[in-house]
Amino acid sequence: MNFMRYPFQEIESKWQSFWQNNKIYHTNLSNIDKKLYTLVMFIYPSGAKLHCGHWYNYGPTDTWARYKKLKGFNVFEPMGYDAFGLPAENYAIKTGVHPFDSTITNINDIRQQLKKMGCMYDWDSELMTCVPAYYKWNQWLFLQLYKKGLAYRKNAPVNWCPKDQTVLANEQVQNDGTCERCGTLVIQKNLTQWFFKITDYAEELLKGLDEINWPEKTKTMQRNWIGKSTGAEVKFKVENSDEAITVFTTRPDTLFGVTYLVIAPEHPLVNKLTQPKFKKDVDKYLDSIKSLTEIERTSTTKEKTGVPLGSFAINPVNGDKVPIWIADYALLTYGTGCVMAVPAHDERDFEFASRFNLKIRKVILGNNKEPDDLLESAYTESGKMINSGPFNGLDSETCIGKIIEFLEQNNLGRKKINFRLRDWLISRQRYWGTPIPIIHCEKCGEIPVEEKDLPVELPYDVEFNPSGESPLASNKLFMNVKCPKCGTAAKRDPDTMDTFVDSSWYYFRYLNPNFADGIFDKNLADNWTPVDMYVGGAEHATMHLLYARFIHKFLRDIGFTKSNEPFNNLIHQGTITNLGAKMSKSKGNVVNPDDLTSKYGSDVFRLYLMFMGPYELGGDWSDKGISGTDRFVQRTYELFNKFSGVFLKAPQKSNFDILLLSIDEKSVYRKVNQTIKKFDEEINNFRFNTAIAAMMELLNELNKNLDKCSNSLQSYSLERFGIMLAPIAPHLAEECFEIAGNKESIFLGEKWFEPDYKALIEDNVNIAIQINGKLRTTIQVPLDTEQNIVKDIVINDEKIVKYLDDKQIIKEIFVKNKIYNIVVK
RNA sequence: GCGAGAAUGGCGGAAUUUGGUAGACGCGCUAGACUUAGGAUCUAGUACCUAACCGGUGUCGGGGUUCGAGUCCCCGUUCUCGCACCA
Repeated sequence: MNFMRYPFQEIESKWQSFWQNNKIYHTNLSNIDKKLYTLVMFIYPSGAKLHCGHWYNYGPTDTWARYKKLKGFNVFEPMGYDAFGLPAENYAIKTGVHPFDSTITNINDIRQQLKKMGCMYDWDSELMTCVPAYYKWNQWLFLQLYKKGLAYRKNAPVNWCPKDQTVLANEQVQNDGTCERCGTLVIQKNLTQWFFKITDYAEELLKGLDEINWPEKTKTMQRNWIGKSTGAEVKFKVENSDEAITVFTTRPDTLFGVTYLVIAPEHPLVNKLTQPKFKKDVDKYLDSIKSLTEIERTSTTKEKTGVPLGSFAINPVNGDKVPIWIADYALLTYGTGCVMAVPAHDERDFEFASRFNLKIRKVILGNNKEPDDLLESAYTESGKMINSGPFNGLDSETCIGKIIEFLEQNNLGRKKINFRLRDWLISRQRYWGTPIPIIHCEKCGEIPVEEKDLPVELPYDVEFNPSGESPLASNKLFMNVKCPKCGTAAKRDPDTMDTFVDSSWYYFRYLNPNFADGIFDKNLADNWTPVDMYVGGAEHATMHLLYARFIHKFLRDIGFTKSNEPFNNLIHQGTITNLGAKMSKSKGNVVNPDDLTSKYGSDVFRLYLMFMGPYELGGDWSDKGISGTDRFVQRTYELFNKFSGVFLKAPQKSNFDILLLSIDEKSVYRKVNQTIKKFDEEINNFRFNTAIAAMMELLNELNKNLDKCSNSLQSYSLERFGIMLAPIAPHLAEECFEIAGNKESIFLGEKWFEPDYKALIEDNVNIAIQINGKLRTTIQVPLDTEQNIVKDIVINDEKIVKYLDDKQIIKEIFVKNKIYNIVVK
């Protein structure tokens, strides 16, 4: 054993306290020159503490932030706690420990763990959402939305989790109809709930996606979620009735092909339009629907069901009398809840009509088709109009506009854009969240709390019995207030806000979490937002990332920020699974990072997470390769010890003339500069695995040849190696630099090296020699050797000669410095 | 069902931007050195077939374009992710 092992425990805590004591990472926010706001999604402080997924999110992102800092950017990288939420409350129900107490305990533990990671978080900017100083501004935000009519209450069927005893947003219900948090089957319930009117921003949320540098996949998901579709609303009169049915369609060109109408079973018109003779069957059908779960009902594989109501509607364009049905494939929550069915040109309608023997009428003809051809499936493309009165013979595409025009002129319908996006349901019947600042007065109705009376503080003493009502409802001290308007006895709103409200604007608050004069410091926000780089899980694609964009635009509209979008660049780290499943306590497959950091240290663990593979990919956990990055650290430490004090021995040189170097020196010099170029490109694009591979290659070269170099080249090489090491293994790099003779922290200012481009090019290159495209040998020649010289060497090469004997050369392909291919016959 | 992406040694993964020596880097494995010892360290080797050389084969399978294909095109298989009656 030549050197002692790298004593990571001692060295990591040494540099961590050095950084902390010297406030190395405090960002001067008044300096906006080359400002760079790097943000990771803040942490939910659960009892499970930091796990590998957090490390995978935070470690590599911190590497990127440090790299940018060394390149001269004024980097702001904060960390905080998304501290409200259900799990803390569920924990309280189970154990009796108050959510506030458990959350604060968890935060204190997590803060210690975070500090041990050695990230450059600006701890002066730390925030948590569960304190009045923060959630007061959720309430303020609510009031601003309320003023503009963007926060409102309505009775609506909502997703209800019977286990968590609260409502869920659509996004929080998984594909199989279960609760995202606990996996319980979600039911539908009619409740009066608070909503934020995100739909007012649908169009802008869609358009804004074109301005931001986000993963295409995430943008597509948001586009689909917003779900814009253009079409028309058409009014169908009901025969022998004053009622009318309005449908939404994206295909007004098929209007002449309507053979029946479908309305959603829950639609209020159902009762009115059901003819007495049909009532029994309709009731039976409605019953059968109720017993189905949401998944069963909306499953695409299930056969469509439905019954007729006995009423008929009149097609406004041709006067056709068509039957009205109810069917489970019509959704109350989209469009008008009513569908005009065109079986000939819609797959769902075709399937339904075939099953119930309803009429099918063709109105669009595809190329090379005859009107009498048998229709085997719905024809959904465009084509020539038939059976469509005045529109016959025209192209269906152009008829969309013409028919809308016709409808509008005759007051039968209008152009209409529909969005799939629904308003954001923000109230939760739970305790551990931001109280909704509304007072309900019997006389005056719904009265907002005045801004000067904020915050409405969350009381500490409550009963945590899951009753379906917010625990706040049973706290008389909290609930009973005087109406701000008339002064009589009134009650507070007992619900709390969805925690996604907290995370919709936290990136503003980080800039000054103690700011008392407003939701955030507007001057700082103007200088520092939007966030330049945001890193977090892809699971937030249609929730947090959409809500934050909405709130950002709203804040802009009320004059609080100038930008249109909160996050200019977005990267999703991949998911680390274990044994094929996402790590979770309930599955018992959580890998505890402490076991690894206590064995190898933070730097080794961080390096390993980055080295495992592409950052966006994640992967299944295995610690098999961690000894590789451990060895890298050990050998680096050994190398610097071998050359301790080298910075003091030799004068600093910025470049060398490569022609004056020895062969070994040249090799070292070239590799150092090639690595700088490669490393820079890779880290900049979050390709940590290949960046580290390049560093390993450089280390191998230095171990081989550095002792054969001059003192000044040794100094040159180790200085550059150490600077590149700093973002990927910060503690180690600081220590190594100190060993080499550096006096102060690496991270004090700009410190990056440009490669010496003259040194990047090799003197000699290997050229692949191919016969008929097959590799036969390689030869080494000086750079830029011309074809005739290469040919001279090749045709005399013993490995090649035998392939050329008795053969005729038909063609030669020569690519300088790459290949020489001879085609023979 | 629809849409997007992917498939490379025993393993994680490079190379795909621009078609030009496939397997960088690391793990693991094999042999050797040092050692009281080695689960430490160092050196060498490591895609597969062939005893070895020569040679041949090889980037999911099948076809194609090209002097040349992991890379481009077509067909298929498998996997991952997203959407899932949105009229």
